[in-house]
Order: sequence, then structure tokens, then C-alpha cells
Amino acid sequence: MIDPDTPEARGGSAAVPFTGGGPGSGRGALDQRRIIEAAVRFIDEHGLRMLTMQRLGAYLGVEGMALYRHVPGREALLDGVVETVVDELFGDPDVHLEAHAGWVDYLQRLAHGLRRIALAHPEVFPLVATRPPAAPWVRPPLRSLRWIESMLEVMTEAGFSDENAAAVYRAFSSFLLGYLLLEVSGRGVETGPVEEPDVAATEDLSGYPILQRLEPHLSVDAAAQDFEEALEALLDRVALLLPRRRRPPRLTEQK
Amino acid sequence: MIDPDTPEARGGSAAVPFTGGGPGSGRGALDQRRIIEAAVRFIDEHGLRMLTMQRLGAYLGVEGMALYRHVPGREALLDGVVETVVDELFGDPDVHLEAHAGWVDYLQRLAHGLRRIALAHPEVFPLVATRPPAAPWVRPPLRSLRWIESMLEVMTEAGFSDENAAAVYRAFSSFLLGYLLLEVSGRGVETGPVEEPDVAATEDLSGYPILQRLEPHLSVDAAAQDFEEALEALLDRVALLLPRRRRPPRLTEQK
DNA sequence: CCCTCGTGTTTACGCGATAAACGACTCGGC
DNA sequence: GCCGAGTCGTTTATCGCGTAAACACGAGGG
Repeated sequence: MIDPDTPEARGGSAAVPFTGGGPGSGRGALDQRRIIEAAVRFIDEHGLRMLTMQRLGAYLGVEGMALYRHVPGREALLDGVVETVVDELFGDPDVHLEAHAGWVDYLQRLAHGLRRIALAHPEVFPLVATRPPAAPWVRPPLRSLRWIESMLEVMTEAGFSDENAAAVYRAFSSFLLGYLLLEVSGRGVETGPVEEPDVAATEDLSGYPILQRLEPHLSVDAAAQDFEEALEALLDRVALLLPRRRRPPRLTEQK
Repeated sequence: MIDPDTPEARGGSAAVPFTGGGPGSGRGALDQRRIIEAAVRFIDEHGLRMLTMQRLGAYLGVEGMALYRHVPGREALLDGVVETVVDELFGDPDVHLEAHAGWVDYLQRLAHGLRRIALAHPEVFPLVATRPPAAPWVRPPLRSLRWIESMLEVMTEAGFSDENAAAVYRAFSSFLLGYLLLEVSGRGVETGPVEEPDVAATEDLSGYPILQRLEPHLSVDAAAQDFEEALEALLDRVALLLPRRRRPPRLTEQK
């Protein structure tokens, strides 16, 4: 009984012809792109909780360990997933963040585009919203420096001061990410675990001049202040639902 | 070799005198309350990711499996954690949701109270905000029926129609949970995994008459609509940061 | 004194991530 | 043509997790 075991199903492409309902049958070598895209589809279909290395392997017609040849580990894989999904927005013709008509239009497109992503990949979105961003000092963490830069550019060109542009960024991304995170998590989705801030990630900021310039404004922690303002705005908005007679006085001045 | 093993360190209270930095040394029988409170402290100190049954056991000076005598499982334990933390708000003298001066004051206290919880237990808060609520059809999911009932009561008494009260509930809890979830997750906290909706959980609604009455209004999925409104409100608010001259026209009518 | 119950402990299993060793195909140079 | 070095997928193994099941000890009632 020296080696009677499975003389077949070893090495090379001897493995299963196909394994799941997935795209496993379409063989062709693995590579990082392929794996990440499969992961996105897998998460969309089965949810983040079901994503394990072995299951993803099977989904690709391969043993789980094979994936480690192409991605450093599960966390890195998820980073790739986030990036892939985020990049969808840039390819979206409906958004085309360049060809906009004014900042209001721009922000609306951005918001709707992001919401479309959230609804298209609800199981992935929590990762997008909560994973530590490339530049950890930007708070809240829109995950793409390109987005941030683009948005800041539009806002400053529209006449917002640096400080106000940063404030708008904070208010807007807080609202957007918070709202969508909650909307998605209300649809039976679970928000996934996250790795640690990964300190050494102070990425290369060349190529993002505005972001660099606004760093001092962006890295302030104005959470308390922003919270108060957003809350007051909300309360004022709520008050409009009452008949004029019973309405309390506004909390925010109109200048 | 029938039973020569460890004649000591068995059964009863033979176990470690103390095991972690935790309250392990304070012996006294386990019970559900004790375990849950320890879990809250443990999560506050070490983060949700570090909470495992064995570690929590060690923290209490006991083997992990001992916990299963008092708690049906990990998920149930987390439910208990959420409930405990949520209940802190009701004991909070600063909030005292009963003795308020008008609905604006009420909502402000509620918001600040909830934010205080979020900041006091940042590692726990994601559970509070994303765990399936007791009444799964209420969307978004404030985790405490008492809160919801209390809020709806205040709003309807203040003169809001049923429909508007529900709309306020949605807007308010969306804002609050979304904002805080994001704020907390930006502070290096990870949002935890969640179990499935757990279908059979259609809880007993007697005792929550208003909630019952507003069920039709609360269970509508107005996410898209609410999103648009909140977005427009935000954009209007942003516009106020510009000098009057460059300001675009308002998106929302002022009635 | 023994039986039984309550409570904590041990053992055991399945599954997850992942390190390490393995085996088979694939070339570039000779 | 052959060979030695990648390259890539597979196996095996380790460790930690949640939890079921069997176990052991102390207390209390016959």
C-alpha cells in the first residue's frame, strides 16, 4: 500500500470539470483579476458570510489553496473586491463625473451613482463604506482618493473656500455612506468584519494636489460639530411637516 | 490507566484563581446577567473581533464551555449585549425621555443619548445599529420597540399625522443610525457580522399600540424617496455656504 | 448512604485561514 | 530532444473557533 491512492485527480488540470453553478467550467488559468471578479459575483450571489477561500476556489473550479498563489490572503482579496466595485462608478456612462453641469448636478450624480452601486452589490457595500481608506486621516472614509480629489476640485472651482469644501466633503460623505450603509444593512445584509487600520498605509498623495492642500481641513475631527449641524438641519426639515401654526422656530439662521 | 489524570483542577471551583486582567477573580456563580455584562466590558476593552466564547470564559475565570449553561450560544449572547447597552439609555437621567419639553427637545435628547452610547461603547454600537430588530418590518431598525413606541407617541401628540410621524421616524432613525454607525466605524472599529433575519421573530406587539397602528406606514419601503429628500436637503444646506450671489436656486419649496 | 441535579470541565467534531511540502506541467537553453 | 528551473494547483498539517456530548464533582433530599 505504498501509493495506491487516487493516481488521478492530481496536479495540473486533472481536477473537476466543473464544480458549482459558478463560472468554474470556463477554465483558463487563474489570475488576480479573475479571482477578484469571481469574488464579487460570489458575494453578490451568496453573501459575504459565505465567502471562504475554499468555496471561492470551488466556484472557480479549483482548490481553495490555489488562490493563495495569486492573492496574499483573504483581506487583500476583499480590498481588491472593494476597489473593483468602486471602479465601476468611473466606467458608468450615467455618472461620468467629468461632464457635469455645476456642483449640484455633480453631487447628485455622485450620490445616485454610489447608491446604484450599493443596490447593485448590497452584500459588498459594507466593505466599501467601512474599510479603512487609502488615506486614513480622511474622515469619513470615501474609499477612493480619485473620488475625493474629484469632488474637492469641483467644489473649490465652484467657489467654495478650502475650509468649506472640506466641510462639504465631510457632510456629504457622512450622509451618503451612512445612509446607504444603513439602507443596505436593512435589507438582510450583514456588514462584514474589517482588518485593523493597517498603519503603514499612508499612501502616495502625489497626483492628488487638492487633497494634499486640504489635508489640514480634512483631518480635523469635527464629528461632534457636524453631528449637531446635521441634527439641526434634520429637525428643521421635520418641522416643515407640521401645519405652520404649530411649527417651532427654526434652529438654524438663514443668513 | 482508568482515571489517573488530573485528580485536581476538576469540577467545582478548582479552576484558576484569576485569568485575565478582567473581573475573573470576583468569583461567585455565573449567571446570564453577569455573563452579558462581562461581554460588554470585554468588547469595550478588546473589541468585538476578540470576543470568543473561550476568551470570555477566561475573562470570567471559567472555561468557555461553562457559558453554554447560561446562554444558548454566541448569537444569543450578542443579542443580550445589545439589549443591555440599549437599556442604558433608559436609565440615563440626562435623557429621561419622559420629562421633555416638546418634540424638538425630545428628539435632541434622544439623538444625544444615542450618540453618547455610540461613543461610550463604540465596539458594541455596530451591533445595535445593524442587528435585525425585534419587529423586522420596521425599517430602519431601531433596536428597541420601546424607543420606537415612545418616539411615535411624542410625535403624534405633537400634531404630526400618522403618516408624517412614520416619515419622521424613518428620516430620524436613518440619519441617526447611519451617521453614528459611520462615525464609530471611522474610529478603527469594525462592524460585526450578523445572523440571518431569523424569520419567526414576529414579536408580541401588545404593549405597543401606536407602533401597531402605524405598521402600514412604517413597513412601506420608502428608501428611494427618503434618499432623494435627504439628499436635496443636504444640497440646500451646502448651498448656504456659498456667497449669496453664486448660490443656485433651492431644490425644495419652503411652502 | 446513595441518587440526582446543577454546574463547570474535557473531549471531540467540523470548518475556517493559512503555512509548508508536494507533484505535475511548461519552457528556455543546450 | 533533454533537463533543470520555474509556475501553478493539490495535499497535508496546524491552530483557533463554536458547539454537541460525555464527564466529574459538590450539594441536598430520600
